Amino acid sequence: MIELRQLRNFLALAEHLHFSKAATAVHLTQPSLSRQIAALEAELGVMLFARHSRAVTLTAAGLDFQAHAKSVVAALELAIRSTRASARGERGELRVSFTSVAAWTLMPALIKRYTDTFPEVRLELNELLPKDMEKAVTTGDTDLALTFKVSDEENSCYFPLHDEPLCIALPADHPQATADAFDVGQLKDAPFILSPRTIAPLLHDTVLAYCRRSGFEPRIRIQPHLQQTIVNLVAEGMGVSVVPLAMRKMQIPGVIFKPIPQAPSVEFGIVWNRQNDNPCLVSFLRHVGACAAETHSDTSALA
Amino acid sequence: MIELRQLRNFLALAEHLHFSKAATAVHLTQPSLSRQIAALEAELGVMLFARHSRAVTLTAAGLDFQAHAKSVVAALELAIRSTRASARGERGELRVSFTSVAAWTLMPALIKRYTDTFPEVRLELNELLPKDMEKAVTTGDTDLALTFKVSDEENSCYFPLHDEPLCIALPADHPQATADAFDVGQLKDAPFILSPRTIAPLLHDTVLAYCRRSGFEPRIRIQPHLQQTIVNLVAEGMGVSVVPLAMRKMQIPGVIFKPIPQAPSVEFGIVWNRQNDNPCLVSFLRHVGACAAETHSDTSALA
DNA sequence: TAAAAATACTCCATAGGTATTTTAT
DNA sequence: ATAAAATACCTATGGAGTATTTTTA
Repeated sequence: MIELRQLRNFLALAEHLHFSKAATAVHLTQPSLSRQIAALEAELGVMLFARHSRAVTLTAAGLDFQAHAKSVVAALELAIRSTRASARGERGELRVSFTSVAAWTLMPALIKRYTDTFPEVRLELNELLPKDMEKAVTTGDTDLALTFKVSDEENSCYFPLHDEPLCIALPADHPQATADAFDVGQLKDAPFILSPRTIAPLLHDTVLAYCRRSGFEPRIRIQPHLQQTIVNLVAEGMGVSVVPLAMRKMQIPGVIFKPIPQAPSVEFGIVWNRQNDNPCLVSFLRHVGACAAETHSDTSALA
Repeated sequence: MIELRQLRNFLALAEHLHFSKAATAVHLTQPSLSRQIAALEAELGVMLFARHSRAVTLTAAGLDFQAHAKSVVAALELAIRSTRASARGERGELRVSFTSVAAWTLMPALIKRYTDTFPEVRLELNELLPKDMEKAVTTGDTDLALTFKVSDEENSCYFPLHDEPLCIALPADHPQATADAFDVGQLKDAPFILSPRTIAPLLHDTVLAYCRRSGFEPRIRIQPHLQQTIVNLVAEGMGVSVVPLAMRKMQIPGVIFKPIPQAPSVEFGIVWNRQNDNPCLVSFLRHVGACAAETHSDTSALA
C-alpha cells in the first residue's frame, strides 16, 4: 500500500536526481531513500528512475508519476487548509432565517458585513414568521434567526442587536395625516390593522400597550401576518396601524409615516441553538460581537 | 505528517460512522482506529467527528475533509493507473520521423492503426531527409524513423516493412508516354531528374542500376531532394525520372507513370535506437510486429 | 445496564541508521 | 580510483493487538 511518505521522497529524488542529495533534503540517509524508491517501484511494478552510474534520470513512466504525485500532495495540502478553515468557520454553510421586519432593518447590513469578511461561507437565507423561529432553531432547520427579542431557554440563546422605534402609518387622505398638531387619540375610531398576537407577541403587545397608554383600545379589523402587507393595506385606505419606523423604506404612495415622540420600540436580535456546533455559527456570532463591541459594550452573552 | 493510511481509515469511519464496524472494514481493531482518528484530528488541530454516546457523526469540518480526502485517494489511484499505463507504452509521447516517400506509402496507415490502438499516446510527426534519419535516431531527437533500408549498427536497429516498386515518370507530351510498345532505351537522351546520392543512397543506387541494366547511363541534370519535387518538375516537362510507384497518388496533370515489368523496388522499414527506453517505442514495435505477423513471418528482430 | 469509544499496556513489524559491497567510469 | 547506488545487518519507533476503563443514554 503506497503511502504519502513515499510520494514525498519520490518527489525529492525526482527533483534532485541524486539519491544522497535528495535523502538529505528529506532528512533521510541514502540507503533509506534507496529502499523507499525500490519499494515504490516494486509496488507499482514500474521503474521510475533509470540508474546510470553517473546520473539518475526519470523514466517516461517516472515523469508521468511525478506530475500525478505532485497533484496528490497538493490535494492533501488543500484538504488540510480547507478543513482548518472549515473548523474556524471560514468555510461552510450557514442557514439564516429572518423575520420580514429584520429584512427591512438590520439583516442586509449584517449579512453584507459577514460575507465581506467570510466570502467562502455559503449563506442560505430564508424568511420566516417570528412564531416559527424558535422551532426552526431548536430542530436545527436553521442555524441562526434574526427576529424579535425572546427569552433565553434551555437550548436557544438570544443576543440583542437593535431597537426599532415604532411609528404610525396613516392613509395620506386621513384627516390627521396633514394635521399641524398630531393627536393619537383621534385614531381611536379608525379601523386598526395589526398582525395577530400568535405571529409576533412582542410587537403586538408593544403596539397595544402604546394605544392603551394613548387612551384608546384599537378596533382591530384585519390581521395580516407581514408588516409590508399592513402598509399596503394602509395605502389602500383600509385603516391605520403602528409599524416599525423602517417600514417607510417601502416608499409606497398613499401612506404617511408619523414618527412618535418618545416612541416605543421593539427589540431585535439573534437567536441560536447552544447545541449547534456549526463553526460558521460561531464565526458569525464572533463577528457580530466584534462589530457590536464598537458600538455598545456587553457582548459576553455571545461566548 | 499525515499519511494515506490515515485518510483511508478516516474515509472508512466517515462512511460507517461506527468505530468498530469501520475498523473491521479496514482490517483493524476498534482501539487502533480510535487512535488513528485521534492522531489525525490532533495533526489537523480539528475535530472531525462528534462522538455522542450512541452515535458518531461528522462535524462540518469533517464533512469538508471527507470530500477532500476522497479526491486525494482518487488522485493516487489515478497516478498508479496512469503510471502503469505509461510503463506499458499506452500513454506518453512518441516522436516519429519519416521520409517523404514513407509519407506517400506506409506511414499514414501505420500511424492510424497505432493511434487506434493507443489513443493516449501523443505523436509528434516530423518529415526528415533519409540522410538525417540515422543521426536523429542515435542522438535521441526522434524515437522512430520510417525510412529506406539501412544496415543495423551498434545502436540503431532496422526492421523491414514494405517493398515499394519503382516506375517511370514521363511528361505527358513525351513521345514514349503514349507509345504502344514502351521502350526504356528511348529515354537515354532525355534529361534525367534524380535526387543526389547523399540524400538517399539506396533509392539512388537502385535507379542507377536499373538504368544501366536497361542499357543507358542517365544524363542527370537536376537533383532535387524530395520525390514530389521530381514529379512536379517532370510535370513541367523538364525531364524524366524513375520514382516510387506510390508517387502517382499525387495525381498531378502532365505526368504519366509507367509501371515497369519485373520492377526493381526499394525497401522501407523502421529504424530505432536500441538504447531508447521510451515505452511507447516498445509498444509501437510490438504493435507493428503483431500486424506484420498477420502477413509475413519473421518479427523476431523486433524483440 | 449495556453499547460504544477511549485508555493502558505489550509486542513486533518495519522504517531508518551504520557499515559494507557493488558498479560503472 | 572514485563517486554513487545497492545490500546486509542492526536498532528502535510507533502502529496494532488484547485487556480494561470510561462514558452516556
